[in-house]
Order: sequence, then C-alpha cells, then structure tokens
Amino acid sequence: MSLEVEPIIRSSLSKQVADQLQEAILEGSLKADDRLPTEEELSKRFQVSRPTIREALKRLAAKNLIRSRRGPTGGTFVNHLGADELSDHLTTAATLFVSMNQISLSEIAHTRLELESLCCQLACQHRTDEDLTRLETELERQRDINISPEEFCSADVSFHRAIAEASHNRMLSFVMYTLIEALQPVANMITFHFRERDIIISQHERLLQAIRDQNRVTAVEVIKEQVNYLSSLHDEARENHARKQQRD
Amino acid sequence: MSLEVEPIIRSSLSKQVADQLQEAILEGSLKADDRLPTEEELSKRFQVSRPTIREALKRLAAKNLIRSRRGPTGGTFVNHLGADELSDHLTTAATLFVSMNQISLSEIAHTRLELESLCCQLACQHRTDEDLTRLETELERQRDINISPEEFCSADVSFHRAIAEASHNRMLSFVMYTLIEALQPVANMITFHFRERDIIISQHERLLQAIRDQNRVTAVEVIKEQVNYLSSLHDEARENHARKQQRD
DNA sequence: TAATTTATATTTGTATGACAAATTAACTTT
DNA sequence: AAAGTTAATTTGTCATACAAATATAAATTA
Repeated sequence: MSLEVEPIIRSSLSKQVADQLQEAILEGSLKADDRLPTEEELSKRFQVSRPTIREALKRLAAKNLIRSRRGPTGGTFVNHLGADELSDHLTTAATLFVSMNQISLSEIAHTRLELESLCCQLACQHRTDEDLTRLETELERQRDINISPEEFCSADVSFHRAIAEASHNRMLSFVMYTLIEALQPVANMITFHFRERDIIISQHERLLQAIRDQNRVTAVEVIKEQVNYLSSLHDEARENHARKQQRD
Repeated sequence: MSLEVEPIIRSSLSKQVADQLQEAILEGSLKADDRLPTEEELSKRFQVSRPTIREALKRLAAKNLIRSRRGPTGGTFVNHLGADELSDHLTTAATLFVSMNQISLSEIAHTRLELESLCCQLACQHRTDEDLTRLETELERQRDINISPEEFCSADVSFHRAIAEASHNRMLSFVMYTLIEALQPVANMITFHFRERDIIISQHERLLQAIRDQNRVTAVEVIKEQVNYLSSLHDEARENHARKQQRD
C-alpha cells in the first residue's frame, strides 16, 4: 500500500493566518504604519471567512503588533514597537512568571541590585544633559506631597526607567524594563507614607547627584542602600498581609 | 448644568472580556488547568455574542494564557506557565525589539557578559550535583561531530540555559532567558565550523570545571573570553553578509 | 462474553449575512 | 464662506447554522 498523505494541519485557520501576518511584519514586508487590507479583502485573499480573519487580527492585537480604527480612513495598521509599546506584553509574562513561580523577594532583590548597579555605572559613564534633566523632572514629580500612593509608585518606576535609559545600552534597558514591570505588583503592596517617601526621595537625590558627578562608587552604594530599604519594607508589608489574613 | 455622565468605554467588548478573564487568571481565581465555561455559557454571562467571546479568547490564546480542545471533555483551559512555556511569548517580544531597534552587537555583548558573569558567580556558589550532571550532558551533545550547525546552536543555548538555572535564582534565570532568546537569531547568522566548535567546546569544558571547583574568578574569565570570541565571529559574519549584499 | 463498531452528544472551529457605530469626504443649505 | 447634512467606508457586534473533533454509551458481531 502506497502512503502519500497531505500534511496534517493541527493549528486553526485563524492561527495560521495570524502567523503568516506576523511573519510578514517580522520579515519587514509589512513595515510600521503600513495599512493592512480591509478585513473583507483579507478574507478573500486567505479564502477564509471574516470572523476567522478577525480572530487572527485579535491575536496580533493582543501582542500589540497592530492597531485598528473604524471609518473610511480607518483600517488596521502595523505598530511601531519601542520599549514602551512592548511593556504591556512583557508585563503579562513577567507578572505571571513571578506570581506563578512564587519567586522569593530575596531572589528578585538580588537580581535587581546587580542589574541596577550595572545601569548606574553605565549611566555615570554615558549620561547626557538630557538624561539629567529627565531625572530631575521625575524627581520633582515625587516631591509633590499631594499625589496619591499609586502616583508615587508610578513616578518611582519612571525614575528608575530613566536611569536604565541613561545607561544608553538598549539591550540592558529592555531587560531592566522586564524586571521593573515584574516588580510593579509587589511594589503596589506597599503604601508609602510620608516618612518613607522622604527617605526614597533623599536616596534619589543622592543618586542623581552621583550620576551627575559621574561618581560610580557612590551611585552603586546608594542603589544598594535603596534596594535593601525596599526589601525591609516589603517584608513588613508581607507580615502585615499575613496578619490580616489570619484575622479573616 | 449638572454633569453626571457614564464612563466612556473606548475599548472593544472583546478586549474588555479578555481583560476581565486575564485579571481572573492573574488574580488566581482561575487557576492553572481550570476549565473555563463553554463559549456559549460565557456569552450568556458576559451578555455578548459568541464571536465576541471567541475574539476575546483568541487574544488570551495569543498570550499563551489558555488552550482549547474540541469535544465533550474539551473546552478552554488555563495554561500553567513555566519558563519554557513563556519562551514563545518572550521570543516574539525580544526578537522584535532587537530587530526593530537596530541594537548594536556591542550593546548586546556587554549586557550578556555582565549578566552571564553574574549567573556564573551564583552558579559557583549554589550549583548542585544535578546541575553539574545536566551541564555534562549538554556538553556531550555538543561534542557529537555529526550534528548540524542548527543543532549545535541549540545545544549551545541549552548549555547556557543550564548555567542560568544553576544560579538557582529564578528571577535571574527568567531575565537570562529573555536575553538568550533575543540573541538566538543573531547566533543563527553564524555557521560554526569544526575549528570554531572545538574552541567553544573547550571554553565550555573549562567553564564547567570552574563551576565544579566553585572557582568564581576562573568562571568569569572564561565567560569573558567566550563573549569576546563570539563577538569577533559575529563581526566577521556581519562583514561577510555585507559583502554578499553588495554583490546583489 | 469480549471486542468492535456505530450512534450520539458536546464543544470548539468556521461560514454567512446582516446591522450598528465611528469617521471622513462630499454635498447642500443658509 | 461657514455650518450642517448626507453618503460612503471600515471596523465592531450579533444571530444562526453547520462542520469537525472527540469522548461516552449503545448496539453489533465474532
């Protein structure tokens, strides 16, 4: 008996379409801000129904690869992906990874310490005037006593992102983004009181000064101090959380 | 005139549904391997049509958060995401980031050098017998002269992953995974010849011995040597590539 | 009886057609 | 000329039907 079978297709049509489109984007045949054909047109070309096309497009939208707008000049467009645009994507991955693997805070703190030390050293070497200005701006936001705890958290994140970018190593920035995003939920467990805000801000001020002076040693010292301080706050928050749960 | 308007909803229904489900997964109310209600049931609960529910599910499927199977015992299930399961997700993000941002190889090499040095130091401290055995196994795979260049590349990746995991810092492993995945396409530009394979393998042997001896200094030295060696190969490959393009 | 085959029910996958909503361009009216 | 109106285009949503896969139970056969 001769055996000449067609290749078995296990993945769904919408997945196959999504993969082809993604490939086109990665390959470069679909460049940033290019407009895809309309859904009807795509369904004709791929010989599948519009709902199937739509499912495929939603897959890509979930990855932030495309965006859609209604209307005559609307349609579906290829996104230009920078670090910011990818952070959504990374947040999911990193947050899930941290929450589902029960990674200890000490592991996170250790990794962050080392990575951020590296960022600071490079920032001391390569920081430009623009970097310094941005750091000052972010610091000013933190000094506002009227902002909510959530806003303070986000200002803190922005400050550390700015440090990462001051390193002028985009690969390192990318990795640091992942780490910062992964830490965000943990950071939100803490509600910074005024006294704690003051301490954080003072650390940031010294850090900024060290980067301005291109003093690597001091910069690394301050980072170490802050990571340790945050770790102690985290432990406290965790204990409070545990006590609260016991009462329920 | 009093102003009491309903909140404006800009995102589509399918996105809202997807976000709610994702939140449930992240929050923990939907645990790994839990089965979601059927699509019909979901469409009743969310008060939207089934195609809309499906678009939402495809969004989550694109993020590898869920999987679906047909049939009576089928349905949609929550994925248990470990490091391996996330690599697909990361590969997209990291590859896109590297390719669309034209990150220089020196930036990548520098970041990798620092991160992998850190891995090695921790591996020296915390490596177990199982870690050593795994490293030996991976090394054995590389020694096989019959494997293809692609297989050699993948064996190399596995070796470096094993080092990352020997650090026993899961956060660092996760970050290192991202970096390794991002580098994969670049690594594939090179076709390792026998002489180059020998050099790589010898470096790996010395690295393994250093980790076995818990000799941090030597381990870091070898890593530095290898990263520099790979950088030179990359430069060569890039030049060849450029020459080839000129001829076309 | 035991193994195999056949129905059957369940659930996701796909197709078709229609209408709603948003948005721009052209047109009309004042 | 400015403002409002209409029409056209494109994504967003809905309803319904059927196809395909797959496990369970019933029926058939050796």
